[in-house]
Amino acid sequence: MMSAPIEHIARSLRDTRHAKGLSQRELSVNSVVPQGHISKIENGTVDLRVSSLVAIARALDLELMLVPRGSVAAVRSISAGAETAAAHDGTTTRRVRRELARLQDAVHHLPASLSSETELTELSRLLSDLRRFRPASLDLPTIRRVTQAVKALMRDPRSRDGVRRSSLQLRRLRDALAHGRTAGDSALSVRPAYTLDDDDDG
Amino acid sequence: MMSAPIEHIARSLRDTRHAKGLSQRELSVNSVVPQGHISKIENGTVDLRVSSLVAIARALDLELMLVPRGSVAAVRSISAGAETAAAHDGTTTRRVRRELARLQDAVHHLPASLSSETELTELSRLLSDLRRFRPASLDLPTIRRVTQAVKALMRDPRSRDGVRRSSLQLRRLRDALAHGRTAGDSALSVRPAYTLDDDDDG
DNA sequence: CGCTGCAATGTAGAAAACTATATCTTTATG
DNA sequence: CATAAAGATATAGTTTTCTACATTGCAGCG
Repeated sequence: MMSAPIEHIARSLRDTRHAKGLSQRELSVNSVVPQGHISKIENGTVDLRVSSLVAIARALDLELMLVPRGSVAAVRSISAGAETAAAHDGTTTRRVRRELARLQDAVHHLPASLSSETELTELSRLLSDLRRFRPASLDLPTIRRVTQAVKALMRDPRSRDGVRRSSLQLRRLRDALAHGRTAGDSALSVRPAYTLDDDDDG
Repeated sequence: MMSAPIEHIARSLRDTRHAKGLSQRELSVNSVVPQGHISKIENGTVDLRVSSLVAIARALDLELMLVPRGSVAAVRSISAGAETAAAHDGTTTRRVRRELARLQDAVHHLPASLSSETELTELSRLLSDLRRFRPASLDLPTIRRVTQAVKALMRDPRSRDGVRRSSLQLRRLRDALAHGRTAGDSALSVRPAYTLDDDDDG
């Protein structure tokens, strides 16, 4: 079939997935819809069933609604506000968001015994702090290192050091940004010399 | 599957169909979805495809939208206002609305040569007038007679008399209601004094 | 260069929607 | 009582989704 409205829906799904920094595979596990199928859906090559649509939408914090034609303009303006700054999506922006989401996810899925560590709760706060900056101003590799460290921690509880070390880098990044040295989106990665007001480490 | 959200959608469809006074068969021709299937959909016994949903929604002047969870409350309140008084639906109310819709449809589908008749344009105005009263206060058979007359006119241009006669009855009904003599089951709700342009009858 | 993650695509098979058509029941109207 | 309209259901056949899996192309990074 491939009627226009379906393609519009498909685009909505892909856009908000990007905005949330999710890969098709991650969305796949959250929605219980296979990745291959998500791909076909987003490309508008299938006339999906409502249950599939609802499943994916729910995983994206979206709700499927039927609104009277006369109200769609109003609804659109409302939703536009809530959807925040998902619109302009440079590749790097998207990637940073993805990594942040993944990191948060990793932290969140740690066993209770580990996640109660003060370092990890602090890491959580660090993460929410970082979300307040423009993604493009964040250094992707730094974030990635933390993610790796956390995942390593999941496999081996002894590897707490790695988490501590990488988290420190992340905190320095935050502090730099918080002090106004945003350095735009590129200068910072080019110039790894952060002025750090180093407080005592653990 | 029959997940809860689908049943909710199904209910939405049935409700607005009733609000518009359409039968499943009528909706079927407007949406190009067979009646039997519409029945299943409304009863939530199928996991319909998006194209079907969109087709039916369009025929009901609805639009399918994905709205962020945080906004659904706001959206609901907006839509509620637009959907007007479709909520409480007594059987008779529904039936009257149906017949009014059908009559209006019949009038609207007359060939141009006929519909330009002054009587018919007047009938159109009469109809929009009648919509301002509570459906339950309208006399169904009276409306039906007009519908029959109009349909007869479509088949045989000579049967204008029938339309004139039945329309007269309808106008009397309107006048009675406008003057506060509520023929139906209850008084006009909170209806501001309704000024009717009392032209001479034929 | 090799490796990894993301996305697009293909295949085969099971399940289900969808269509056309035809009842069947209920309800209301003549 | 007969007729008609509305809606729920059924059958049979066609088409499609959907799943699981594999594969491929493509980008970025060590």
